[in-house]
Amino acid sequence: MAFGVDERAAQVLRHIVEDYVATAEPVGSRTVSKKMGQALSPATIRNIMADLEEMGFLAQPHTSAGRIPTGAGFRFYIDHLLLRRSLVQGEVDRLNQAAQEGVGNASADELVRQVSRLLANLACQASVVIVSRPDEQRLRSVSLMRASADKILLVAVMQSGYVQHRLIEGEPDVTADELEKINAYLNGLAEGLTLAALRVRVRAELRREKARYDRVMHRALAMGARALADSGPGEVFVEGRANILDQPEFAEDVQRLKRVLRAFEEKSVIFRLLDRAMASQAIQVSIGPENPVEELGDVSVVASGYRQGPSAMGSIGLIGPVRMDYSRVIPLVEYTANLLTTMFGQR
Amino acid sequence: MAFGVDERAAQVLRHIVEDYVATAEPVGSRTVSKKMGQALSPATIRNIMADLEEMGFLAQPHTSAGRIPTGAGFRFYIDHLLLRRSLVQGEVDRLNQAAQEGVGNASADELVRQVSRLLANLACQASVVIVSRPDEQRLRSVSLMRASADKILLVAVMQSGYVQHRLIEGEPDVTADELEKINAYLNGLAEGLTLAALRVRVRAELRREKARYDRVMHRALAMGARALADSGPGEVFVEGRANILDQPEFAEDVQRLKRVLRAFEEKSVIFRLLDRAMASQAIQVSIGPENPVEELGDVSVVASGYRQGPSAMGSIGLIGPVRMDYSRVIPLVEYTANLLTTMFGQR
DNA sequence: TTTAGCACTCTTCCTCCGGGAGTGCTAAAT
DNA sequence: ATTTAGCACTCCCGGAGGAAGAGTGCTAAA
Repeated sequence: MAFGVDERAAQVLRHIVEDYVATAEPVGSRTVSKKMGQALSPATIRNIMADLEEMGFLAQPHTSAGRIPTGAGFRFYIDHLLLRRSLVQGEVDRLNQAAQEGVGNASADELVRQVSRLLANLACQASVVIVSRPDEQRLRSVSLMRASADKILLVAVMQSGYVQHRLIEGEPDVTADELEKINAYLNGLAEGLTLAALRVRVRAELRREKARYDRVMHRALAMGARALADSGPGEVFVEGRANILDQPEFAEDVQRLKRVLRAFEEKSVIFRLLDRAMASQAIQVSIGPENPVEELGDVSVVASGYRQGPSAMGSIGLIGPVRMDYSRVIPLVEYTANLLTTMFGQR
Repeated sequence: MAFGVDERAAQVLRHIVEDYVATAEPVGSRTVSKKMGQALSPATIRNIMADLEEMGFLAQPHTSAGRIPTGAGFRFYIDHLLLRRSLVQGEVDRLNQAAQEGVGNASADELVRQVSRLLANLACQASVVIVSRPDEQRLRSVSLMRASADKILLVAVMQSGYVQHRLIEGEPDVTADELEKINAYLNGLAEGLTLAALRVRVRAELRREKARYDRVMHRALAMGARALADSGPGEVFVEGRANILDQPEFAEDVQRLKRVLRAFEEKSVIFRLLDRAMASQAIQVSIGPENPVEELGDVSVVASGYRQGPSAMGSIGLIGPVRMDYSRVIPLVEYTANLLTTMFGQR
């Protein structure tokens, strides 16, 4: 066992974490002793607890209350002690079903949000999703459409089913006919490329076309280049906020509830966390005090990326109070992310 | 003054409402007497208050606390006593600016949500928006795009700038070329019609085309008819939930906070309320207990429709605890809705 | 009809106190 | 050298009791 935590201490820590997760109350030495089958007396447990506290894994709300795990305590538990609870079949079924429904008749966005909502309810936490900037995704088709007298809308459908819009300003005098031609031309270029690759491609073509003079093509490329220039900052969806309201720790402590709810609004920080999970393609757990900003000090984020084939599509996860049942939540998030990856594989 | 409420009683009610809105505390006779310039003694005020309570406009949390307005009290205040506070220039400026920015470089959706977010912050309430089913909106252009091996995406851009997707299943063997032709044909039909009208038009064409045999056209129409058949249930966006967290009435009463937050999740009920505001094209105020479901018993919704030219586009408003400053909030919502209408008029 | 006066009601905020939970320490037991 | 029993101590929690304050309703006088 790492960090000078011997096996016995680790088991004590495990029981404290699990009891605290279940009850939201500080855990005393007597309780732990019982849970461990009386193999050790409360007094011994107390000694171990004192050690664990010294190492920073436990804290006491006040003298003569039990101990509660600190952020570091949860971290150690997750990294070294977690026994993954296997998912209940019913949960798996419901997730699969939601995904099947979604894949049939919804856009990629809808599919993801539907699954996310269900995940939130199953885990009794809020759920959180990001969709990656589509720069990395492969295109299925593109279309330029007249949006107003002087604006054109570029619609790009990714192979994942994700749909992306970009508004191009100041193109008053392109005719419908020309738009059609441009569409055909762009589609020829685009299919199978990523948006980023298309951007490069379009720029190259643009240079080449400068020589021969073809007004329409030049237009097409210039517009394309413009539309592809910027990529949005990405969005965060939070679903199922209400799921956390019944946690017992909020019954008296309004302040904490407010802090957690405010944390849900920290979209840009949440985005960074999920983005990291997406990049690593492994499940990521950020525990309260580990988070980069103070505002998220009371919440944990458990997230995992999902892909289409080899390319990252986004990240899905849960956000809620630090005291969450990681043994249940981590497999759940993992399964859900894999499910999305499977679903997108079928597209 | 209606309902047997004489002028004096009305003024008393007004002061009670306003004081309660400002302080979140029950209001006593002494306070009212002072506010009214000592014209009436506290004892007299007490008599009037007893009358108002009998009429159902006031309530006492317990004997010997002051009075607080009931739902009916707020209703009477809004209908008969409200002195609209004129907007602060700074607020107007910020709204205008947000709208100008949005109209320039964002889709209709984005524009509306941006304005909504700002509205929420200005009012210190949560804001809420719906976008109407686009059936009633006029089309600018449509495009069919290949979305996957056996699916096609219909993208419709409305004259408002609002973009609508419909997924059509089971069209594996339409070629890119055919799609282009179909696009051209549909666009010819569609421009300037509403989706509903297009639906009718397409069905008519479909009957006519049955006679002469043109495979592509028939395809186009069949697909069009299918895509247009259903119209989604409409969406509700809630922004700025965190704005209400600091209301003093929540400092001790967690239950009430939870109820209000849960109310924010009652999307379908909120939708109905906003839809009503959209239909009536006048500002609508729904006060707590008036609401159709118990879950919204603690919140008020203030909403107003916005249009593009003559056709309803959606509805925007605020949702928050019943105790809100209607004299400020109502003009604010009204202004915002008009602003959106103006913005969409420029499209 | 209004108002001053007054008794009454309730909440709120102290403080005090006992019970209980849990600890840390020490000394004995293994 | 560990483990454990015993014990004193600390701190939270809940209830009791009481004083202060706010506000009311009623009555009788202006």
